[in-house]
Amino acid sequence: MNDQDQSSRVDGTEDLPEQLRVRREKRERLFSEGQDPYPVALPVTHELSEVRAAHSELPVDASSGQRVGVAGRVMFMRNTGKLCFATLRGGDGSELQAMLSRNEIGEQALSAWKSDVDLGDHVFVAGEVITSRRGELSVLADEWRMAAKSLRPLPVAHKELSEENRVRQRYVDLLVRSQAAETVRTRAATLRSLRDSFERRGYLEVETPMLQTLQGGAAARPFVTHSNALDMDLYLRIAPELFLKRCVVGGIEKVFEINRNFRNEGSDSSHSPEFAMLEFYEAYSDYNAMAELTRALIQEAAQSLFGTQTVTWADGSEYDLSGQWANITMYGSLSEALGSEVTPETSVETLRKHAESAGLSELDPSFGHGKLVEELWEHMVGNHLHAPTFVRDFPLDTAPLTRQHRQHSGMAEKWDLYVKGFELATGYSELVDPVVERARLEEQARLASEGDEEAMPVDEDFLRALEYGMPPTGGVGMGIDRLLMALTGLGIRETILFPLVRPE
RNA sequence: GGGCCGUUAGCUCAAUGGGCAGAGCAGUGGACUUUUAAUCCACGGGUUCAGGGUUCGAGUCCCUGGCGGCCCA
Repeated sequence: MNDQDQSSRVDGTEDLPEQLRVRREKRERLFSEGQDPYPVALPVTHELSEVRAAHSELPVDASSGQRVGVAGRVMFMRNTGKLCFATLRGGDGSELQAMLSRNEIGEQALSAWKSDVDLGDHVFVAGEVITSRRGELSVLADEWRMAAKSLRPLPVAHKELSEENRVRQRYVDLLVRSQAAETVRTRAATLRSLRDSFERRGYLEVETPMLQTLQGGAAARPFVTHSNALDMDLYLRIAPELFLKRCVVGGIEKVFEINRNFRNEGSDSSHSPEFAMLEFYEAYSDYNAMAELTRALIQEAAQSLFGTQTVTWADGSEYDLSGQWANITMYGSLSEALGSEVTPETSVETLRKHAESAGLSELDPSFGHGKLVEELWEHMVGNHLHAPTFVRDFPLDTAPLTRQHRQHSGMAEKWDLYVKGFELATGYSELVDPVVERARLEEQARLASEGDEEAMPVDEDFLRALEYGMPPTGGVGMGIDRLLMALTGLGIRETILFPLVRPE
C-alpha cells in the first residue's frame, strides 16, 4: 500500500466531532502536499533532557553555538505573529521550548507550523540551542517536521481527568497528570529496591508456573482456563507458594519471586483480581526472623525511594515506617477489644454471639472457629490499626500450610502485617512435616468436597517433595500493589498501570 | 448482593421550582517577533448514557437498563 492509498482513505469523517475531523483533515492535507505525517525516522541528535543538562549554565538571551535535532510532544503552544513558542515534552517527562522565528525559519515553514501543528502532535525541530529573553532554554528552529500527527485533542492539561477516564485511558492520564507518570517510576524503583535488598542477602529470584493444574498456596477462588493441547482445565495461580517450597526442598534455600497472582473475587479500593505478589522463603529462618526481614525490605524501599523512612502520602500526611513496629497477638488483641477472653478453645457458639453483638450478623454459617476469629478480629481490631503492626499467632485451622505454634497448640506461627488498616504482608514458620501436611491437605480436600470453593485439594507432588525433606523454613508473601499504597498513600487502581475495568 | 451519588461539547464542569443547554480550556478565522496555562477580537461545536413514561413543554419528574464512584455486607 502506498501513501496515496493511505491518504485517500477517509473513514466516516463527516460523523466525527469537529476536532477529530479537523485533525484528520490536516493529516490528509500533509499527505496530499507530499509530506509524511508519520515519518519512519528523523535525524534526532539529542534527548530533550540531554540538551537541558548540557546547557543548564547558558545565560539569559544567549546563543550556545550548538545545533541539535530534538523531538517531543507539543504540550503548549504560544504563537505570536512572526514568532512561535511551543513546549515539547520528551518520554522521560523533561520539557524543552521550541522557538520558530520567521527570520530564522522563513515565512513558509512558519505558516505551515501554525496551520499543521496541534497540541499533542509529536514534532521534530532542529536548530541552535539558545535562551529566550526571559531565559527559557530553547531550540531556535531552522527546520521543523511533523514526527507523528495526533488525531485526538489532548484533555485540558491543567485539570485532572475524571477517575474513570484516568483508568480507561491511562495513556492520556500519563500525559496530562505528572503524578501518574511519577507513580510508574516509583513502582519501578520499588521493585528495583526489593531486588537489590534480596541480592545483598544472597537470595535467588525464580519464576514459577502461572498456569497450574491444581489450585493451592492460599485460600481463594481461582480463575479457571482450559488447555486445548492437554484437554484439561488449568488454574491461573492464586499463589506461588507450593512451587517456591519445592525450590527450597531442591536446595534453593533463599528464594523469592515477584509475579502476578489471580483471584476470582470482587475488586474494591484495596483488592484487584490480578495483583503483583512478592513471596520469599529462607531455610533455617522462622516467622520471627522473617518479620525482621520484611520490615527491613520495606524500610530499605522507603529509604531508597525517598531518602527517608517517614514517607509523605498523596494527601500530604506523613506516615512513619521507621524503627521497630508494634507487635500484638490476634487472640490477645481480640480479647481486649471484646472485653472477654477468647482462646483457641473458645466455642463456635460463643464466637457467634460475639459476632452478633459486634454487628456481624450475616457471617457464613459454615465458618468454623478460625474463620470466625479472623472475621471478628478484622472488624474489631484490624480495620482500626493505623501504624505498622505485626499481628501474631493465628488460629491453626485457617493456616493449612503453617507450622503449629511452638507453645500454643491451637495456634499457627503466622503473622499478618497491617499498614494503614489493610493487610500488607503475611509471614509464617512453614509446615515441613509431610505427614502432618498430608493430614491438613486431606482436611482441606474434605472442605472442598463440601463446597468450600477456597479450600485446596491434595497436591501429591507437593507432598512427595516434602517427603524428600524440607529444612525448617520461614516464608512471607507481600502484595506489591499494597506496598506501593503504603509508600505513597494512593489507591490500588492508581498503583496498577492498567487495572481491570469493564469494557465501555 | 444492598443502599446512596454521579453520567451534559474533545476535556473539566455549570444550568432557580419543569420553560431558548452554558463557561473555561481545546478548535476555526483574524491581530501580534520573546511567550511560559501568552494576550486580544470574532465564530463554530450537543442523540444532555440508552430505552420507555408523565406533561402544552423534560438535562431537570417517574420506571427499566448500562457504566462509574462511595458506603455497607
